[in-house]
Amino acid sequence: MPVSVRAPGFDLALSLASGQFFRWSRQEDGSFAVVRGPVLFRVRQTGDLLRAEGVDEALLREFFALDQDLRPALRALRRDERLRPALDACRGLRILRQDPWECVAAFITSIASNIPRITRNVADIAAATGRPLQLGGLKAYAFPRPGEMPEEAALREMKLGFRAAYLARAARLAASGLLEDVAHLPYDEAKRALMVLPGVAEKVADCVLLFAYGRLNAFPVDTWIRKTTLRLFFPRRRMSDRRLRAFAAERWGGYAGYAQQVLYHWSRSAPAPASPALVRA
DNA sequence: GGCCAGGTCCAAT
DNA sequence: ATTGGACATGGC
Repeated sequence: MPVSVRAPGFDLALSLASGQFFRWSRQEDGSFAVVRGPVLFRVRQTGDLLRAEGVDEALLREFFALDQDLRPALRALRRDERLRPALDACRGLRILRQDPWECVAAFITSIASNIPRITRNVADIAAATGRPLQLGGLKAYAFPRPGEMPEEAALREMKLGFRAAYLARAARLAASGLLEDVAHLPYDEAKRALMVLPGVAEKVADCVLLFAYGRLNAFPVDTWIRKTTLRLFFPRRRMSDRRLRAFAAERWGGYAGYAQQVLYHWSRSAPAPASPALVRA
């Protein structure tokens, strides 16, 4: 049965395409096919209305975090003039709430990779091991649970490269309920708990806390954020990732993660600043 | 063809 | 605590 949910100020396409989530595809009719855990659904946005089939209203609200009021975050972040261009470029962006294990797996896969390749790797793993899902004419595969993951050798055949060993070992550890505990822990402890997993250090742990557990304070520092944040706030200076995270926490507090995501998307979509060579010419 | 990609791990300062 | 190199693969 189709469900309709009001989602004022939400941009579905932007939120899906902003690099936080890899299990979606745009259909010819303009709707989006989404796989979230064991659920394949179709969703489209018309104005403030979200219409979906294959999913109940509760999961739709949960996944798109529709019950989370972002206005306090946006109000606070907009006071930062240097963040405004990025915020303006990302109106309607929401941080999704992914399945924790899939998010861990996707961001282990993301190490020194890129979005098209991550998307392909994750789809390959699902197609090789996951249960088939169907919705009308739509077909997809669920991503395997930790206990169902392929062995390292199989992951290597899927071109996961050196990430294969991390992922296979992380799956074994995650099979024992570690990820359920994380939900109840305060940020620092939750992060330490995640970092027990091979392939999960500061950056991946922050991605998981932000994109799966809704911790809007988590500030993942990747190469793009490093470059963009330094350019905006500390031109001609170098800084460790640790200090960068401390800076973000102090400047943006509990909303640093939202700032991170708009900076990430904005820096990748905006034209790069002219290089010195071009300026000279 | 070398450099870099939503890094992590390990060893050596 | 910080730093350098190895680690697979692919795109430009």
